[in-house]
Amino acid sequence: MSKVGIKDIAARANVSTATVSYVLNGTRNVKPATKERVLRVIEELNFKPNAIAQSLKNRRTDTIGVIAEDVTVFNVPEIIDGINDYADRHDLHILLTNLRLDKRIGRGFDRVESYRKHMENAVAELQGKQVEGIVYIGVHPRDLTGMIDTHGKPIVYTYCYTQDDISIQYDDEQASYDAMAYLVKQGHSKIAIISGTMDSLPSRMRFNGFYKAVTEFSLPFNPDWIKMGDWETESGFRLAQELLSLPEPPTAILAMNDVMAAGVLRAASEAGVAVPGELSVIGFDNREFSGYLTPRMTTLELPLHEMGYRAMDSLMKAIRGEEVDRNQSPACKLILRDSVAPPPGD
Amino acid sequence: MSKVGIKDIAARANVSTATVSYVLNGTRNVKPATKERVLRVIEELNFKPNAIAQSLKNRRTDTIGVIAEDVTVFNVPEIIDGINDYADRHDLHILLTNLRLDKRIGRGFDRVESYRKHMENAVAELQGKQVEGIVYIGVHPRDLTGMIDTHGKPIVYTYCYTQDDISIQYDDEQASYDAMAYLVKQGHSKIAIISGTMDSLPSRMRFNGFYKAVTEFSLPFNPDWIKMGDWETESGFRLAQELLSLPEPPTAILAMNDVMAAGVLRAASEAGVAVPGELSVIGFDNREFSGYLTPRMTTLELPLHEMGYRAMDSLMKAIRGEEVDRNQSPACKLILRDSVAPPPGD
DNA sequence: AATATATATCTAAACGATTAAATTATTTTG
DNA sequence: CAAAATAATTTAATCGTTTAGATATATATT
Repeated sequence: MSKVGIKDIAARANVSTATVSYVLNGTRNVKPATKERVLRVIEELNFKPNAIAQSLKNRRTDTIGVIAEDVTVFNVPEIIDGINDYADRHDLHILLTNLRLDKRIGRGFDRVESYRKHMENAVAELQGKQVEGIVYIGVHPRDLTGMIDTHGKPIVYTYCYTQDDISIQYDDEQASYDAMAYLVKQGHSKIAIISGTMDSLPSRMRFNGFYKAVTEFSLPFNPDWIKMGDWETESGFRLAQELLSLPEPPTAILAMNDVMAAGVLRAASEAGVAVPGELSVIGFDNREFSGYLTPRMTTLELPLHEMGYRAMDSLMKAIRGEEVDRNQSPACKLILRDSVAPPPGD
Repeated sequence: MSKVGIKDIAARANVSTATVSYVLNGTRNVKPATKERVLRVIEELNFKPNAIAQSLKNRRTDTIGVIAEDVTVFNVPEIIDGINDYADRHDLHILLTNLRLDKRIGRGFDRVESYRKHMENAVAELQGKQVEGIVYIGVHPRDLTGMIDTHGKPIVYTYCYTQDDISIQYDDEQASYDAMAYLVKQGHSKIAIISGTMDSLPSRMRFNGFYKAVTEFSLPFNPDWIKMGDWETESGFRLAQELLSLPEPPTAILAMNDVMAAGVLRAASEAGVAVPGELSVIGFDNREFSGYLTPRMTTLELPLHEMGYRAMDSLMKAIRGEEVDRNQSPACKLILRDSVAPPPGD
């Protein structure tokens, strides 16, 4: 089953390889009869042009490299789906590199060198494969801007902010502001927040959104209502307990992710505080489980598909040398479910 | 910034391209001094060999194609992670095709033709790109075996059973048998099952495992304890209500996925039936949320990473023409949490 | 020192397509 | 109907590597 090539077609159809190429690409006129004959032979031998050879000659691979820190992180597949959606519509191929960072080097920046090594290696491999550009999906680069040298190959970062490169990240600040505005509209004013770790930029930006709403709506600002969590469900549980046992407890809690919000729900349940009757809760991420919780949880949905899609769009523009909007921030969407109601006695 | 090639290196190092190639690949002896010189120039110009050209000459791309029906389906990323793990260790690249079937053609087989078209198209593209083999991730092929002609290109199916091809799917029957054995060991004998839709092969196999345990452990067989669900949480909720209001209710329920099991938990909670005190529940899939439910749910973890890894291993064997175990079934693992206890009064 | 042997390097032909430029076939035109 | 114009096809170089086989250079052997 030695592969059939353009030469075989040419021979069997009694034409030159050039002619075959012309019928394949329609780059020149070829007599209908000849075309017919060539096409028939192509069909007969089930000929598919060798894209590798084409790429070599055309110096275009129509392939873009995607580097993901870890594809098993909950929001990554949806971003990849967006990337794929774009790729599909534009006849592009995706060469996927999964750094598997979490599995390899643990969390945090204690192994920056290791991260850099893996990253540089991944970029080099993709360069070798002649990808036309790279989409990066992950959180690390935001604190390490300039660390990665792609040697002029266009790259778009997504799911993180960068200063000097093109990046697409949803609007954290606006999102938490929107959540706050919704709570205020429901009549709340005593609103607590449970943040993620403050070394995280999204955490700080979400806090900005919270604070912006506090000032803009002239809400009472009580330091006891500001709690710092660590993204894990236990911290949501524990901090909610603290909030609920305050002399003046809040009537609503905004948690910076659904995982912590789930902890809040459990704390409320154990304390006999009805959600949403006595306490409203809003999460962040619209994780699948948030719809299975009791009550079904109101939360912020991230525009993941759009991020992937836009990342590709920006990348292709950059490749073509067009001007690109460097820091796009598609909006999150508040998903209204059953964990928010007006405050008691409202 | 015109790409630097082996010719540039050769010129600048005063050697022929052949010599450069030899130092690059170590395929022939080259004088240490020359080698040194060439290497320095390579470093200087940051030369990376063009893998496309190499592939053309060597007739090897070291690339395998992965076709996923939908990367956003919960268990797919973990399989991809396994594939990637293998690829990493063996210096292979992954060309990812996401059919996005669910998004495009809806569920079910009402659009078989459309599925086939997409699939054939995907295979053709990958053929063109000269992948050395294909891993398929999805459920569709099992009922359509033989429908896809890869023209001799090795393919391994995963996450589904096939008859005529190499496939890797976890052992559904053994898994539900294991869950049953565990319940029996805890002292249960009145065990109900909530299945998925019965047009699904995994559903039927899980039922086989259940039934095998019933006979092997001589459990009472009560037709009322056999319920057919539709994989969705509402059906778990509703069927659990029916089970709990039976004159002789079961002391344990095995649900064929975590989503339905979550519904069972909710039904128990609403009916004031304590889990695990009065009712034990086991789910299937070890979805992330199953750890956030109250009580944390005992469930079966699927060997997804291993499936991906093994799929690659089998594929590479097939590519090399070695003998391959055609239908591997790695085992699921029972994750013990808090939703199972001995039956009341035991 | 002349020859044989081993080592290092180079020349040039691939790999499978595309595409200018050249050639050949066909049609138009006066 | 021959010349000119146009259309169809072919020739051969090219993309950036690898690699037989040829050649040059160094080392060993007598």
